[in-house]
Amino acid sequence: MPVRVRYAPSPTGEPHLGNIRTALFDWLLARHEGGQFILRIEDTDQARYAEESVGAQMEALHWLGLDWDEGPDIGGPFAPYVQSERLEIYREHAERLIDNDRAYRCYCSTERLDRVRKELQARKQPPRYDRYCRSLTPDERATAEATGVAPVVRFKTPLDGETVTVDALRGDVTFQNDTLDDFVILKSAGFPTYHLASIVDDHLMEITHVLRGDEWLSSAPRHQLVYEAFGWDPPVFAHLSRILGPDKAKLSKRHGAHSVLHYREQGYLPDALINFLGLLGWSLDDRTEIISREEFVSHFDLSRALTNPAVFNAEKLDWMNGVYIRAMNPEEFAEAARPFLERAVGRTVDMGRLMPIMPLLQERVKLLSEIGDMADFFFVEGALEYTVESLLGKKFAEQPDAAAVALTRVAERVESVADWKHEALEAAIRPLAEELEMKAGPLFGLVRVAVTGRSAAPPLFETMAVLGREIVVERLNDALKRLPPNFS
RNA sequence: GCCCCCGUCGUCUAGAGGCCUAGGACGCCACCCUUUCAAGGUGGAGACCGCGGGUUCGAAUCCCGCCGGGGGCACCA
Repeated sequence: MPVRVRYAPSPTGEPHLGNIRTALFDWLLARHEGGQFILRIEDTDQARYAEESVGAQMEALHWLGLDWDEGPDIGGPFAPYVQSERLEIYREHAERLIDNDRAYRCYCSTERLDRVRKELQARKQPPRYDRYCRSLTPDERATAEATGVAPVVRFKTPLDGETVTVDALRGDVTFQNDTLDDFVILKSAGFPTYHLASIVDDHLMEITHVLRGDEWLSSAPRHQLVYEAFGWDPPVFAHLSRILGPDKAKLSKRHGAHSVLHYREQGYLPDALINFLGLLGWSLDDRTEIISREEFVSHFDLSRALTNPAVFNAEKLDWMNGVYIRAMNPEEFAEAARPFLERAVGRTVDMGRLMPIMPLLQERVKLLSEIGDMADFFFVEGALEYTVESLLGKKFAEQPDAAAVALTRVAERVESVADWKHEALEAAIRPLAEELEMKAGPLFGLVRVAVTGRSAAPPLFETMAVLGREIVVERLNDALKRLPPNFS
């Protein structure tokens, strides 16, 4: 039997790291086993449905290269893959459970339900349904029907005994049935709850492995019971650990629970994010940190997944992204970087202008979004923005005259360099330091600010070589003009 | 209140009785390289394996108890 794994997001919000990590594990398992990866939309909550969410989910998967074999957009042998289009199926199955005396209609109002729960809580009892409608007499049922209230369908949970669920990572987990209540499987509006829809779909779609967050572990016995009631074999369940924020609380917007599309905007590379997420709660061995998608696929093994929660380590993700950036070839990097640079300088930049500066930036950025700040001076027209203080730095702070002399002499040499290459520029300027009786560092620092507007930048002469003689001279002269007037 | 899960450096993790004086990675600190910033190299600090009992010649690894953290107890998934 082929392995079939599904990623079944509910379109209520953004595809954040936790969801996508589950999707990644789903995908890895399917690809490793040579099975199918299925995308299914669980939109059975009419109240929380968010229109743009389905598209965001698919875009996130696309961006990360997690391709699916069956899904709402491409169809498949078990279509439809959107639960709101399968209501009749759930209704029939709920009906079947009622006929088999494994479920019943419940007419209780939400007010009564709330009251019951509150009373139980006041008595320090677990808040749950009191099974009032489970034992309605035919007369009482007829009366309830006559009122016209739309009933829900509840599952008849065994009153005693225990239910053993099997978790692929934890082994048997046993629950006492008397801690479970009669949960709703079909809402009054005709929509199923997760407890019915996911079970019915997973069975009908021949899903073999269900990976989900461990917040589902406490619901596992319910699902086990539903499978048993239908006479079906349950799939393999694996409850994955949570991804936590730095404060060990649930990952929130404050520390990275953004949509993964947000990571794209920040300039993270899909391969880097895959690498990072794949190593959150899973490991290959005691030393592998950088691992390709292909290696993941060939080595992925569910049994090496961890059950303990993992804190999201943003610094490590950034480091890893830098590793991937440096591993790109120059063309790839330029293509990836261009949109970020264009956004920063506010106009289009052609590859011809871009390619020469790419090597200077590639080993200096961790995120593509840093490129704007780091390289905009290559494209800015007119005067740069910087202060005289930063231009003079520590070395020239007390002697602007010396800075003026240095800048003038550098400009002269720059004008006369025959072969406009960084080697020639260095050969022309480095000796100047000795002539001016100073070290090369401070001199270069002065020129660096004059030419780039900042004290930290790519190597000076390579930068000048790319900038071109005209701009370099212009910027040196501009720097000269900013120096305080010479009173001597 | 009840039920379930989890517990190795700050963080991600390796570890399935002796290979562990607990290994790797991020981050941090030095030093090297160096025109700045990065990158790279070398070294370092950092975990009494949550705590307490057992079992065993021997336990991070097995058992029990406790503590701490998290999750669930909806006509949400």
